[in-house]
Amino acid sequence: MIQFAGGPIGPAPTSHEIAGWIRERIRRGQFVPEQRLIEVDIIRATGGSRVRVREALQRLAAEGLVTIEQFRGASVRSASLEELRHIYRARAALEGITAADFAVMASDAQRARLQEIQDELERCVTERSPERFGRLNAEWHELLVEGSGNTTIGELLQRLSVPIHRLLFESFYDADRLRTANEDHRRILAAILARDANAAEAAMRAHVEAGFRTLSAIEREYRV
Amino acid sequence: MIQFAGGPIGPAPTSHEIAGWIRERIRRGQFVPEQRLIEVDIIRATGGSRVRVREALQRLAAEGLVTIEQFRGASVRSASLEELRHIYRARAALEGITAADFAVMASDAQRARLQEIQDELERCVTERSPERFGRLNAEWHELLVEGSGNTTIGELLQRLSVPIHRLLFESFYDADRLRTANEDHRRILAAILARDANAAEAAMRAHVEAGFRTLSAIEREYRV
DNA sequence: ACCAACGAAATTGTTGACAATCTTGACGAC
DNA sequence: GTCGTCAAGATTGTCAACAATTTCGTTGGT
Repeated sequence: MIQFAGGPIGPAPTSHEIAGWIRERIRRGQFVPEQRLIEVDIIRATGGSRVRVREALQRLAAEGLVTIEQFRGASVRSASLEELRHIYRARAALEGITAADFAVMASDAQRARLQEIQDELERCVTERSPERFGRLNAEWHELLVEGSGNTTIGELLQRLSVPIHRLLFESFYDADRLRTANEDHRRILAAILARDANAAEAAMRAHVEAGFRTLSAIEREYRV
Repeated sequence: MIQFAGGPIGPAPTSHEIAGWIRERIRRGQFVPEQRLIEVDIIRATGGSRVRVREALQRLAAEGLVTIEQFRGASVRSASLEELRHIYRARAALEGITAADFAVMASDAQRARLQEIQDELERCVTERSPERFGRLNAEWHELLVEGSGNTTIGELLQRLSVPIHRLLFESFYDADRLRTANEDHRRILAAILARDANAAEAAMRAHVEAGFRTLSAIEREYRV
């Protein structure tokens, strides 16, 4: 019954659900950086009580997604290019070690599934469907975390993904980026199937760092 | 004026301050895992209003430090050995990359300061002062983050450090552990001063992983 | 046309009272 | 003695009203 898809959520949502609703809107760019999050609006949109909404905003503040100022309430935090760099550096470290752990620990079913998604991703490149590529790409990375078995790293990566989600999606509209990303994926997958943890980690790091370079190009474009 | 040292904090503390107060007590083991955090007690101890205390608990729940159950309120979350392993894996990745970045980016003053702390750490080993070693060790790792210039990773590491802080401190009472930890530090420092990022990262990873092995030994002892 | 002072509206922060639920201890049946 | 039942107390959840502050439009002067 919980639907964070954008529409209102069921009656009497918990603060957790409201936080999810807001988080999803920030991800999608429906709430843009610096935008103020008015309590009453969120109450009307979600059907939650004021206390719940305030709790939800506190949670998001703890996640670093919004800032709360005295008597000015919550607003979506904007990430500087410098902060994007920091996020990507952290992601490179965490996704790298995740790939290494997957190569060693994942089950055969998970390896097979990774290959499956990879095949679909290849199709997306030739068929030019960036939205589908974006969804599958997210699934690919999530499967990697699942196979590595480390839920703590999973939470950290999820948190780090929110501020960059929209820009990432944006970047998939560039056909070149899609192709190079897919080449990276192939290299990572090959290392994983060969159970070569070191190679998998190195390839994943290179992949994340390449992602940052295209992203910073897009971001620069936006700012001007 | 803000004093998280354990005593009550100034009048009308913000939810942020209250969260810090609770976090510090969890770090020190004054609030043990599974212990319930009664709102009234925290109100009395901190002087904060009920709303603030509830907000603080929400923040800590978002950080994963406490769990909140309907009509049962907040209690300190206990970390399983499995979760400790996950935390240390994440720390290995993040501290590793931090050491590498420090080797490349840190200022000369920061390098010199790192050497200074290292010298003091050496003295602690011969003089058998584990408390002082614990404090200096924390400072050493914080300086590393500072020199790497990545505040995002700094926040993640700080968050990851809370559940293990007490056990870590415990481990420094073992003279052997102190000696091996210091040998690790020397190796890391040498790589950093030589500006060898790869060597620094590898040495740091080995250091963190060695830390987990001694920690898991202590933890096993406790459980039995 | 521009600007500052002012005030109403909007928004957030705070408080207290009350409702819902859990916890504890006493009591009695077996 | 052990177990279940019940009630009183403790604790958390919710709500509505009010206070404090910011925001924004208006007015008057130059």
